[in-house]
Amino acid sequence: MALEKLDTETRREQIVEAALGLIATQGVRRLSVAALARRVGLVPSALYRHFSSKEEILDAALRLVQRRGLGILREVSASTPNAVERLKLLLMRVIKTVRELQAMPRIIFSEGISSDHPERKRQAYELLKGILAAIEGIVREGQERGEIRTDLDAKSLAVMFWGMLPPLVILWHVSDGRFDVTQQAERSWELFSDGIRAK
Amino acid sequence: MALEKLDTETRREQIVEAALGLIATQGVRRLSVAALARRVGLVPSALYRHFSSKEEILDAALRLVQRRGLGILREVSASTPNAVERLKLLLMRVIKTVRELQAMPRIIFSEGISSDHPERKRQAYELLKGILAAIEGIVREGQERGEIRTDLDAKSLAVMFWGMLPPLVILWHVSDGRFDVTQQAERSWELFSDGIRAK
Amino acid sequence: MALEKLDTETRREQIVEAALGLIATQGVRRLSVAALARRVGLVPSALYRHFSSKEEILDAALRLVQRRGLGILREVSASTPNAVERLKLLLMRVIKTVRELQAMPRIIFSEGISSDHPERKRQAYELLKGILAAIEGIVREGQERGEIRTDLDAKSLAVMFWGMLPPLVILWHVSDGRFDVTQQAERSWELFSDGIRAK
Amino acid sequence: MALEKLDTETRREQIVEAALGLIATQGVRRLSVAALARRVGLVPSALYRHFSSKEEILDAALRLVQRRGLGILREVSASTPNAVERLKLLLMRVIKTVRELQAMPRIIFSEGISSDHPERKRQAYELLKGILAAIEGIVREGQERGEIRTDLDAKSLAVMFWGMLPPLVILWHVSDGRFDVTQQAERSWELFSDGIRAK
DNA sequence: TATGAATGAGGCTTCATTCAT
DNA sequence: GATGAATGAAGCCTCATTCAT
Repeated sequence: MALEKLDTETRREQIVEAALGLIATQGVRRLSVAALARRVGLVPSALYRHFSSKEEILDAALRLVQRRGLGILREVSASTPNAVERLKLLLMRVIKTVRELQAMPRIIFSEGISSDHPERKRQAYELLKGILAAIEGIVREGQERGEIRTDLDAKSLAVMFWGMLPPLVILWHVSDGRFDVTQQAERSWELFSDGIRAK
Repeated sequence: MALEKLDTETRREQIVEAALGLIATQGVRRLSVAALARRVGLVPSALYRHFSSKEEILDAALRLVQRRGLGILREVSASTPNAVERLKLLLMRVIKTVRELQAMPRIIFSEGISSDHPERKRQAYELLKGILAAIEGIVREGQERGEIRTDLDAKSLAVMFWGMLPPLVILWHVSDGRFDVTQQAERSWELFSDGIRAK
Repeated sequence: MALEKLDTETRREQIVEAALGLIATQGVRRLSVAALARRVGLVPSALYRHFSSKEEILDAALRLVQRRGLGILREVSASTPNAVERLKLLLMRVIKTVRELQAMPRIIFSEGISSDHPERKRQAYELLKGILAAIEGIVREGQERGEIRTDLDAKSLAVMFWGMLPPLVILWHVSDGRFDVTQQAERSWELFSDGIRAK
Repeated sequence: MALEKLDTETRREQIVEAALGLIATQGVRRLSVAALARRVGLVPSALYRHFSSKEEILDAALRLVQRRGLGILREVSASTPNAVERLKLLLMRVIKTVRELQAMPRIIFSEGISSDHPERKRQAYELLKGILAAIEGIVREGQERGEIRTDLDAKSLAVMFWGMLPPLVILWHVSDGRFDVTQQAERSWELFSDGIRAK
């Protein structure tokens, strides 16, 4: 059919992208090699030229999510000196990416991924720890600069900040987009920032 | 083996119970008709006398989770007049049940559930709305009794309160229990209650 | 199609029998689950009710060959007191079973069997050793009864006797039956028996 | 990688050589076009410039084995005038080459060779007949020179002589080299030569 | 001459479900 | 009400082969 031959690097990207798309919209369970191939416009066996197994595709997908997440973090980190503002920026930026982020909880909660392969579960845990550490860094900086209360543990604050995200993603997911995530994010942020700002 | 012939009502309960158990411990993916039957001490085909499909079993399971969740809410509601204390109680009670509740995020994020059958997704959304409404009720009561700030929207506060749970469940799930959920819950609660308490 | 439902024991026998048939006529490589199923009149997946994998089927087939081989040995052992005659009987009896015996070298030389699974190779070796031991027993008896030269090692004689078989099987196999196995067997036997008979 | 472009004749030899090597060490089943290409330092599709199919490669390999076998025969024929000694030489020479010869039984018994293509089976039969004829020649010469009994059919003796080989190869193969082939060969030879030598 | 992407047939296996007993 | 055999769809993967470059 679409006999266009693309080089492996391009195909790998296409495939991983397609995988994330499928996971986000249909769930990991629907991520069959056949569906994936169809989406890329190839025949199933053709995927095996570019990845040695479905496993490997999932690995790559998880790594991509990881890279993108850390990319956002870095990008935001470089934006403004004010730590509190940076956190808000981060929150809003993430909200805007919910669609893609949906893949993450699905990968994490998906069985046949986390239960079958503790490897991947650990990988997800590492990713999460990395994210929390980055947030903690911002918080700590804010504390040093006198913008954030110092009587609160930076680590716990990081968890709390990150903790604003999952419920938003869930609500968005479960309501099929009917829930106004941005508004709720702003309200949550108000309460949170009020609570942590140094008086 | 278990030649005992039980009436359908009893069997249905057994089966749904077993389904929830399997989901909580192994994940939705592992919920095969075979595994389910084994757990109940029957043969796969026997389940079809009591349910017409696996789908129907999942439906029933979701409804049971629903009933139980609301049960907890009602129970807590009756415990103490102080709304803030009631919320804390609710939080801690839920934390203690994480193991059991794990079934919930798994069901919600599980594919073959949400995407295949919008029906079930809507059902999950209804459940969530019910929970949020109940929490909102407590919040509103607290506001009326002067225990909770009235300058904050009760609905948003409810979402925020509920929002403390998902991250805890995720951390617990992803860290394989290594993460100290209770401690983090207490810290989150401190910040949250500080923020909402009327001054 | 052939909706006849047979019990597992019957089916297992049918399947193993079919497997041996396929191996003998087409070779191990042609022993696909599909071909096997077709031959038994079932659908491929149906085989998995009776065996948990193709491996298991091959194991069972090998064991059957083993049982039959030892069966022949026992049967012959009980036939006549004269050891030399018993050997001749054994030889002729085996010749008559070449068709079935073809399965054996094929299983032994088949890769994907012997190389992939040293387990099965060892099993084949054990079988062979068992056969050689049984023949050795007959030889030794013949020596005690003064029918067979005692200046020759019983073990080596056993190997030599058994050694008459493989070439016959090969010739029969490779010539597609055009080679007169029985005649050659008789000539080989003449030379062999002449050589071992006590003078 | 191996960008070296060699002419077809050289490549054909390399490829056939590699095929025989793979068959001897891994078996016919492992003779995938991919493995073959890897061994030659090429890419699978490149093989198709030199052979039109895997079949053709196998054909060529079989022919090579044939040439080599007959080579050994010729070589031995030229060694000593005494026919009986020549046979012993032949036997021992072959034993020493078992490792290499393993390719032969594997090819002969391999499915996807004999059953798929009667062509190849016949080819193997021809090869065998050639070998038997050569041996028969030696035997006949020995009879003429008075070294070998003349009351035995030369053809049958040839088959018997050749018949010493398969069991040795089988035992060697199946025992993974643990069986002392040379010793058994010597014992078989003793019996055989004793039996045929003119008195 | 050699490469590397793509294909299509075929191979093993799992699983929800049906049906006769 | 329960069993156990059978089905069919679907899933992952391997491999010989073709074709454009």
